[in-house]
Amino acid sequence: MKDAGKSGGPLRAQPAVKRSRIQTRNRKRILDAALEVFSAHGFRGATLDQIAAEAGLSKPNILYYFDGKEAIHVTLLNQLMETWLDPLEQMNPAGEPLEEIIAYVRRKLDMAQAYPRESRLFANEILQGAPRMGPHLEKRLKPLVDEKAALIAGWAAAGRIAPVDPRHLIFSIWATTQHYADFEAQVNVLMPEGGVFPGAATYLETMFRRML
Amino acid sequence: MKDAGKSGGPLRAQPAVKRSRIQTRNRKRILDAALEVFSAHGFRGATLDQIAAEAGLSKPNILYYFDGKEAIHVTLLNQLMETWLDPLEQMNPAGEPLEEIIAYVRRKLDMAQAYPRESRLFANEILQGAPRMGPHLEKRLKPLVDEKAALIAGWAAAGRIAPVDPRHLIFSIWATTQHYADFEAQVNVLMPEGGVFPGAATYLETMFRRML
DNA sequence: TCGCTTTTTTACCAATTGGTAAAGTGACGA
DNA sequence: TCGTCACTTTACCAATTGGTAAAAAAGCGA
Repeated sequence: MKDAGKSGGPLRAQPAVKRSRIQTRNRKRILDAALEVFSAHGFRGATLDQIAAEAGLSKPNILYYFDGKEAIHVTLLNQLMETWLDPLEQMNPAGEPLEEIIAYVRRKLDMAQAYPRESRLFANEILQGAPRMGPHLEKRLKPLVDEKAALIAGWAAAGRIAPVDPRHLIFSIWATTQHYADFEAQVNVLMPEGGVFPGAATYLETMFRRML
Repeated sequence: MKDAGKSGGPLRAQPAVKRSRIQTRNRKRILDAALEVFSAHGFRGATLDQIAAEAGLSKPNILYYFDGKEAIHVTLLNQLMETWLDPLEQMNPAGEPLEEIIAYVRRKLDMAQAYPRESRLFANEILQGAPRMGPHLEKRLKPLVDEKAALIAGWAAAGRIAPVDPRHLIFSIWATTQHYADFEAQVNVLMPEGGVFPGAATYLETMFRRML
């Protein structure tokens, strides 16, 4: 549909426009507030008033910095995609296969712990059919997954890890690690009080080690 | 807060009121339409107009059958909880441990395939902090999980399966199976066209067998 | 300090949305 | 045939929500 991007490529993270100190600060405030609200209520569930209150700015002031609710959401998603891809990108073809995969699991779990809001923002978007991220998934995520899946398949073919379907392996890593962020409300009910992440780290490392 | 339940216990699935044929039919239509809409857009993202259109009824007519938007949502969630718990309840203490767990994975994956909307409805609710399900989780889910966690812990202590934290094991089963329903939009982008479920079934069975 | 630009506020909208009142329609037993 | 009760529609609201116009207030370089 409408791409609305003027020029400079549809996937640019930040346009090359110079921003004043105030703009930098307020855009950051808005994006942080929006992350809080969108991740907790989803796109339609979030209101500009909530974001404005959270950011400590008036609603029209927010619309002075962003073209609209959707623009804020898209900006967040674009920024997030890079952060999200990073742990997988770091998987090193020259490394020891099993350790590379375990380290990836570890990084993913650390991200779920450090950035639960980002994880939930992402989950909300995908859950609802990725209406604002479809192209992004195709252009950024898919090539990376294809690359790393081939890498893992190579490792398996060489007998350096047990045979696995690399894509399902990746899915299971995503699912198990992000679960602790996305389903936090449920986890908190079911796990005796206290940090679940140490236990999760031990469990997941054991699980993937035994499997591979 | 307000329970709004008159009598008969707060967790009754269907009140003992007799319903006419028309009521039975239209309530079913509404709930099915609501499942479609809520699972795709979340609670706030869904509108009564959408549900009405999907159900082929007028908005006021829908409000003749249900007390409001929230009542429809709560009804769905309550019904769903039973269906959702069922596969875990079937885990048999007298069975062969490994096979019982694998069979549970299998049932869970089958449910993700057969009822993706239900899975997404549930995921939406938990993602947003389970605002309408907290008590339900405490009263229905937690006792069951406690029971089955103890069962699995017993199996592990007896050396009949490899040692594992039973709760994290359960989380990983939920996460990996539901992933195929909840993140369907992403999975579809990343997996070569065609049914992913057969491959998922093979992968997950291998994974949990190797681990235990 | 002046004058210009950037930022913020105030006062509004129009559309959407959950919900209601009340009139209308239809089925069915007496 | 009529009355009654279950169901459905029509016509509305009041509140919320994304967004705008324009005036007011800061900043800020010269």
